[in-house]
Amino acid sequence: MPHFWKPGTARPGSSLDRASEAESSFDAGPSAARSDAGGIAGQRARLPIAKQRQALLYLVEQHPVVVVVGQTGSGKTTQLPQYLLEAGWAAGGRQIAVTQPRRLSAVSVAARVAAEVGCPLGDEVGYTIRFEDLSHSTRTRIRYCTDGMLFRECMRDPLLSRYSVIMVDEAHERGAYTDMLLGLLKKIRKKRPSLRIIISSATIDAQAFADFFNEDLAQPTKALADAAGAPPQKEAAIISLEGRAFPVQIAYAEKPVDDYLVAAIDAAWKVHLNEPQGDILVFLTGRDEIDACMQALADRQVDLPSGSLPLALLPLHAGLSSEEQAAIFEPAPRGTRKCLVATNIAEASVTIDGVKYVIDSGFVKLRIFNPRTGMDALSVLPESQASANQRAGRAGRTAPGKCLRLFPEAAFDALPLTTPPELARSDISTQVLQLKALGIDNLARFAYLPPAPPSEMLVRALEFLASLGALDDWGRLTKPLGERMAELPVDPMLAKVLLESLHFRCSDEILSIAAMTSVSTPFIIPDEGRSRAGAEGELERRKFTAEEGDHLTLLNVYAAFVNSRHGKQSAKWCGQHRLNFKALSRAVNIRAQLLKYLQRFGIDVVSCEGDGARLRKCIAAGFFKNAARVQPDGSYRSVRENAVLHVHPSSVLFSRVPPTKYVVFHEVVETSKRFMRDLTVVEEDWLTELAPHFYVRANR
DNA sequence: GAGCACTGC
Repeated sequence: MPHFWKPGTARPGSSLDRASEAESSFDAGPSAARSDAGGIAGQRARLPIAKQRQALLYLVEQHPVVVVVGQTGSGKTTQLPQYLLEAGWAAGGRQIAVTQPRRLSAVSVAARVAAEVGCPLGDEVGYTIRFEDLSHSTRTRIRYCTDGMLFRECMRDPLLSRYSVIMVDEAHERGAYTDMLLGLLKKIRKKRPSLRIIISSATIDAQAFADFFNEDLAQPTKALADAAGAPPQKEAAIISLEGRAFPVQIAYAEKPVDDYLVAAIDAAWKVHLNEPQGDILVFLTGRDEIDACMQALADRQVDLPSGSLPLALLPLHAGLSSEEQAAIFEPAPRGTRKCLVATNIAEASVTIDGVKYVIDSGFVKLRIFNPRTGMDALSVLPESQASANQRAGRAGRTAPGKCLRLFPEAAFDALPLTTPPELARSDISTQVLQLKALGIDNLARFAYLPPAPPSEMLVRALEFLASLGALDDWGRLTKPLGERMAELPVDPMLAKVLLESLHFRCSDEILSIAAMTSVSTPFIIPDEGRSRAGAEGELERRKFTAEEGDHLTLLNVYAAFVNSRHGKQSAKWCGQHRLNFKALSRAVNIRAQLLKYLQRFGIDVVSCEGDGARLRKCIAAGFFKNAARVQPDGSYRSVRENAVLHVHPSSVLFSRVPPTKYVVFHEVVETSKRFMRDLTVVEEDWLTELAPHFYVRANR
């Protein structure tokens, strides 16, 4: 039986060996195979963290910035902060902060380290995330937090003065908050030379992070050190740690595939039939593809060759219920092989042990700015080399593994090295507003990690924020509107709606709507698409439908949920009405938080008493940018950019003729068509009345 | 008539 992979050639840390004679049963014909250790480059000496303890502490002592390259399992996140603690870096009331890009990792890592240190969680070791602060203001020495939380902390304490060391973990993911935090840290460091900054990164970006801080650290001190004949001491240092990764053999398709979904199905099936035991992980881009792939594999199992085990097929994406998520981590039922079909969630957010085979479509769905519509949209794009290596590494967590890439090797070499950072690829209005609130006036000169946001995006964000009234003609934050908008933990358009609810006298309802649009859809979409369960869900949804659109429908859902609340009964009530209990509970939480902000701003909670027009006008006051006009054929055109748009099938306005010609919407999703999500019917006059500058300028 | 990568405040 031919194999995808040339067996027995993989070595940890080896260079990329070619094994051109490898055969393949993959459709595209024989594939070129090569081995590497799951994308782990081996150009530096790598040692386990415990053996490098002294070196790490020495580097932190000597260098204001240390970049730590450590694979999964190297212990950087859990061990390094403890070494710093033991070495006295948190003495004298100072704290060590460790940022994480996700809430879940902040909590779970903090819990683990607290157990290792031997203290109750929230005492010497604690965490701070939105809605949850398990830390003590004086006793906590190591604080794990989300990067967004630490960024917010800069608004209250611009020098982050309570921290002696700040470790920015998973910086290679290049989230917007991570990048902005690093830019701020570069500034803070100049005013607080004693502050130590540790950045944890993947191999490929380590030098870029070091260079970023070296730009202004190095020159003067380096010249001095050179003149004195001493080695430069002040530059950012890089250190690599040994991880616990196993080698992963990589195979490629010989030719480009016509359809990566079909190719993924074939590849998964052939792995199952031909390869020894070990779980399979397939990377696709979205829920639809996952469902299609699982269906196709289930169909093939109908005539499973004798002697082959059945496949236990499991989906993995963010929209799963808690029970479905738990199933992912269970070992495969006896006598079956587990096959996970996942989105990018399995690349960084969720790790599953036991995977031995990875099938990588080579594509990813990314939020990216579309100049045609003037807004962000989700689009399917080729992944980066860094992504491909990370995905391959998922096969080598517990044993040597294999990865099949559904594209030719030459195509891999043509992929971008890394995924563009969030700040450089998307609308940056929110970030611009927050940086302005931190007193950063010249945003073109902010220290962005390269690649910086394109200047057109900066201009666009500034213009838009001015049209919302958050910035004045000189680009300064307005008082109090702009300041308050920056403070609210929602995007600027929604922040404007919340603050305008004072004038429209509808803050009670707007708070609920804002909370609901901040969580994922409350309506449960069953896996079986258009099955009976789907039809039932549709019937349930209609009970909440408001003629005026999705925002008022969401308000109906929220109100019904709150009225239904009798302790544990509300979960049952959600089940009966096919609503997502977790999403609604989160909305209750968010509403309470937003309410506190409004109260602090002196905005009373006032109900519109059923006056829907007032509510819709208030929504339009923030979302006027996202306005569209209906066309005779039932499609829409955006008012400002004149781009073709369609009503999303999840909208209550889908297949419905709106009573007026205009709608505003929350966001765009680009799949088979360009869809608007979360729509509200508005009057044409409102747009020019509420946003005269924005629309007058556009129509001329 | 047809469907929402992933975070985060």
